[in-house]
Amino acid sequence: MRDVAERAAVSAMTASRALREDPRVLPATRERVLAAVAELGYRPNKVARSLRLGHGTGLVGVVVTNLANPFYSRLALGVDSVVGQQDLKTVIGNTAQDPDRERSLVADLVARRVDGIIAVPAGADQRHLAAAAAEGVPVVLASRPPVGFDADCVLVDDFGGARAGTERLLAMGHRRIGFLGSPPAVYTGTERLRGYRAALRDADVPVDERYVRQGQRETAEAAAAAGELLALPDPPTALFCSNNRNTIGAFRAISAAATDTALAGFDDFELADALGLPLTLVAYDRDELGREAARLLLDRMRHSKGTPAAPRRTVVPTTLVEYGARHVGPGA
Amino acid sequence: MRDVAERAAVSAMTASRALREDPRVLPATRERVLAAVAELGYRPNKVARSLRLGHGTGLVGVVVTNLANPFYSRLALGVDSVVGQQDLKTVIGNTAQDPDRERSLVADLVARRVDGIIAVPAGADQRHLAAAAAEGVPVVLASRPPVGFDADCVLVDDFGGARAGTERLLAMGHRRIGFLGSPPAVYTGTERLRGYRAALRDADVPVDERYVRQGQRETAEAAAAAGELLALPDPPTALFCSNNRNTIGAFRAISAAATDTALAGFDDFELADALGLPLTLVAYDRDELGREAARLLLDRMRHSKGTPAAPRRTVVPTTLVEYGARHVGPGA
DNA sequence: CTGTTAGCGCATTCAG
DNA sequence: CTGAATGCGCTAACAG
Repeated sequence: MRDVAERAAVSAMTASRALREDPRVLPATRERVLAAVAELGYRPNKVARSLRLGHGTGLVGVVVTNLANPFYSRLALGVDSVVGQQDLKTVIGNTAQDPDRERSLVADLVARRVDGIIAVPAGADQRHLAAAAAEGVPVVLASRPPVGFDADCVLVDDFGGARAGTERLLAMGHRRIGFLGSPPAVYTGTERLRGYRAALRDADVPVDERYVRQGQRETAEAAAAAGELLALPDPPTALFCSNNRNTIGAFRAISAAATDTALAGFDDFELADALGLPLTLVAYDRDELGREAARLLLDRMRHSKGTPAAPRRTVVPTTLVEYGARHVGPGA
Repeated sequence: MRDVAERAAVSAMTASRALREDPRVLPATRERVLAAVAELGYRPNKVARSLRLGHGTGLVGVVVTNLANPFYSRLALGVDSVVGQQDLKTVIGNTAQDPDRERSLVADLVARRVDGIIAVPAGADQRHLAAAAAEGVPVVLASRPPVGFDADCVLVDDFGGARAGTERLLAMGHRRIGFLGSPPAVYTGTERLRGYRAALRDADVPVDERYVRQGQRETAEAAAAAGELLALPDPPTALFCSNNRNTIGAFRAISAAATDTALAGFDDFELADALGLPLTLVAYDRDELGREAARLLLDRMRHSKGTPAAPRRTVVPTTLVEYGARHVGPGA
């Protein structure tokens, strides 16, 4: 920058001000500086800038468990679309479900002095997030509520959506309805299980615990679990799945077993209409989840000085989507 | 950090060294420092560190056009999995196909002094990347070759894969084969079109230009374009698509038209086996693309001092995958 | 093995 | 309106 200042025949200070559009700089002076910048190809060093400012690296950290899952990539995109408008960049950290990795990722983001963190914590232990928040880094949780500390969060209506999806199966006349879900430690999964149970209870249908399978993360595991349910002596006539991984796995099991088991699940997904099976899905706006999380974060960042406002919690609503057996065209 | 040093009764310098595992520090001293760190909850400020070092923010920038496309999220994941092992973090920038956004994103990454950039440039103008490389930031291109400057890159065998896919349709006896692809400015799309043309030429089948439709980015556009081809007086009996967006769009058009048009395309995708249609896909290891790009980048970062090595180019091979009409189970 | 000096590039403070 | 001094937090380079 000194080179620029010299070339423009001003002090480094004036050059700095000119670049930050400080109104106190004479237009003519600014022009000279800008010209020098262009000629020398100078670029301000944002690292030095943030060090000096003591805050504001212009980065927002997003911590997710699996970016390959469209759910998380859309979340990240939603965040980026909002913070990008404030000239903030998104740093994405993928934990691959590893709590240690999540912990170190968050620690690293704090050490980098990111302006804020949006996280989808994998497990129940959120002390690392609590620590980050305690150090003054705004934290927003997405799709999971904070446990053990205060933070803004944006949730999906897991309970209501799952109940509505299960009610749909009940309305179709099913009484033996299975449940396939994520490991119990996953908040959304257990919340959706609660919704499933509530629907059955309200319909006076007893829950047969043999029909409840938690713990499947990927489609292969889900297909295996679904296959086991279908192989029971009195198999369920319908399945409700807590996420798209389980729904797709269940679809494969049902296809393989050649039964006409009814299927419903949480999360819409591409080509759901093309599977040649009637399918009820609990849908919601995935991008909106990220956008809302980003909005909460920006708000928190703006008011970081002064009395911290009470933590806010928003809930994204769900809708039921029905796909027909042959919605897209003729079968084989 | 001064507080830590004081608490441990050493100088700031020694504290710094202790934290960086400098072997010259007495174990007992290190213990004292570590204890002080724990008690004070101190975290080293990585911003200051990178400023001092003058390089090495520990960040790798990944610039993609659309993170919602599994292709790009997998690429990013592949990159992250490799650079993560070197304690580097991944900054993801989404350009949403906007050249201006891409330009400013790259400029920003350079201003942030990222250690390297992996980019999938959207258009043919790569001057911003050339500028970054010229400023000493290692740049690796993924799935597109550099134009107008030298850089490492990792490509997919676009030409060979498309030719093989088209040959498969020819081998099935088709002679009227349509082509659906991305806008001409997209390198992969035109390369795959070349492969398609080569296959037809080698089989002495003239290319009917009415059958060639470029310009579809999303499935809806692709479905419309495919629908137009199928509505021709002498419609193609088979379609080759240059990417998964076009393949899925074509699938929808074929389903809607209830024809038995054969379908082949570049890019494997989830549920491709469940569409109830025979389908030939040109597959390749998407994660590997990112991993290899990361490897090239790490290599380049390591040898950034000294004579720059000649640019390297690796090509990821493709394989043909066949999905049957009713692979997963019974139809409607 | 440990401490002192100096400076990375920028922006706030206070003088001109 | 512009300039000079000072320090953000950290670490190479040189003492001791």
